[in-house]
Amino acid sequence: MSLKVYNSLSRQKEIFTPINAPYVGMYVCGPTVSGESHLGHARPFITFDVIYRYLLQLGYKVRYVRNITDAGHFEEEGREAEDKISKKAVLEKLEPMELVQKYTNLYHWAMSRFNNLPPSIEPTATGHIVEQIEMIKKIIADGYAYEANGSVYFDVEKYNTDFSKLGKPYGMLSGRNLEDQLDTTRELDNQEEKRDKNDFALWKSAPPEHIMRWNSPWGEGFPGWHIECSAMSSKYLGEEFDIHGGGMDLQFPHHECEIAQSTVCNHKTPARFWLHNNMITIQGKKMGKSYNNVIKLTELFSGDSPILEQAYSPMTIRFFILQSHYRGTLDFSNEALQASEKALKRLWEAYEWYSKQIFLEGSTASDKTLDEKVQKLVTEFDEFMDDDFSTAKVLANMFELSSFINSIKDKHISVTAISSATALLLQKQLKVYLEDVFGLIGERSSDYGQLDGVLQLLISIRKDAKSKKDFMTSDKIRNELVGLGVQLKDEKDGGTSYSFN
RNA sequence: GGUCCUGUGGCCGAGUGGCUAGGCAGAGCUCUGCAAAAGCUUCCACAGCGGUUCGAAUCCGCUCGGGACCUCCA
Repeated sequence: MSLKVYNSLSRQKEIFTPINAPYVGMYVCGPTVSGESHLGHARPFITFDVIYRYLLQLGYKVRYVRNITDAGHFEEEGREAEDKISKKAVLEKLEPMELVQKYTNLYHWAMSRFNNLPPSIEPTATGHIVEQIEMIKKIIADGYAYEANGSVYFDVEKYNTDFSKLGKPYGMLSGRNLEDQLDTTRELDNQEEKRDKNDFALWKSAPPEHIMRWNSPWGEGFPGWHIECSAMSSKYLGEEFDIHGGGMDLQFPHHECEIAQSTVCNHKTPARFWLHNNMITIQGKKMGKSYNNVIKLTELFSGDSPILEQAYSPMTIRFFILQSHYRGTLDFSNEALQASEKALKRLWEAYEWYSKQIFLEGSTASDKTLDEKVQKLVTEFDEFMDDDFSTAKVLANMFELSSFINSIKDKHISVTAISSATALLLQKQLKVYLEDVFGLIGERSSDYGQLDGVLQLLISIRKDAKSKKDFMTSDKIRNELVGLGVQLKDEKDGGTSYSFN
């Protein structure tokens, strides 16, 4: 059994083999901290967190690098060479770095609520200006970039001509060729600095009002959009590393430019496997700033948005994302999120109950067929994950298993129907997958211990009332707790359990 | 205009040519003082039209619809 992943570069599933097993280098494009993260941003970070966790689970020693873009990009290239971050800073009367800090903190807060593991290294663009300048110098020295009025541009045409001969044309990742680009572009203003429309900026001269600026051999300015990822990935992962991830919308031009820059500097395509997650849509349209249809994560968690019928917890969103395959689009709707919320609750309750059961070793299965079925469902977890991280299929199996678990709980199926070995395997694999690989956690308030005491007291009072057939009192306790978000359930064994809605 | 993806039941979503994922919602039953939850059963499907095949949701073609990238974008 071996892991297969879909490589955007080859457009097919390939067996994943690290360059230097057991070490794996993975780079994922992180956020631009010029604003709040929204639901769309959550997808790559959750997707690649699960990929990271799965690689760790397989025993790889992974260095996971995810950058923070805090140097800003151009608002609209060629027209207004303005830094997004410094522009907003002026509007909000904040220091650029204060703004960057604010949104970085918010981003980290959201990541931890999603229970995403922190990356091994989280480099910032502003912390690597020197490396970026060095890289640009090298590209100029090799003849693939030129200076114009204090800015530096990458010569795409020359790169394409030279590297096409080596089988590495510009556009190899996104599957487009330069001729098509030339034929179909519309006119842009103020392009005179560039020799060719396809050229992209490596270094941009800073206009006087620009706050974020650094000294360089070409004058004061700031780095272009693509160079930071090339500089930081090669610094921390080497000239050639295993996995490069990001959203599909970064494939062109961002990742294409990264490939060009790194290939010139290191004579190697930087990453072997390029993984791209698809977009989250809303009413069929991509969620994105330009469409004005984003739902910020803070809104999602609080329910504070006209689009939202209620708040959705981070785990509901995580589960929602895991229920689809990462390369397909995923459509947001209240209905879909509510379905995920209920589904997760059901799954989690079955899991928690089963994980508390104690199985004696050495017992055999009284129902061989059922035993085999359970075993099959559990062993398929690995097969599905190995098939390009098919989390949705694993979850489907888990739901079948939770029906089985609930049947044992309700005593429709005997505990001894399956062997203790199978039961222990199920118990172990549920934990491994739900908690370690999928990164799901139970959602409990911090003062849970105290609350539990109070609830047990109420349950006990209600039990007394019930035994005296005082249903007025017992129903009052149960109904008012529902109003507070606590659901009491009278179990078959005479006990009473509760869950938070 | 160029490049590419996609169209699955009321909704969300898996689907490697043959054995109809799964979730939510709906219906019935069981359990229950009543609930809630759970279990069992059940309804509802592969955009349309051709073709290949013994057999197609899955492959091919056309038509219609939706979307992405080509500009900052996860």
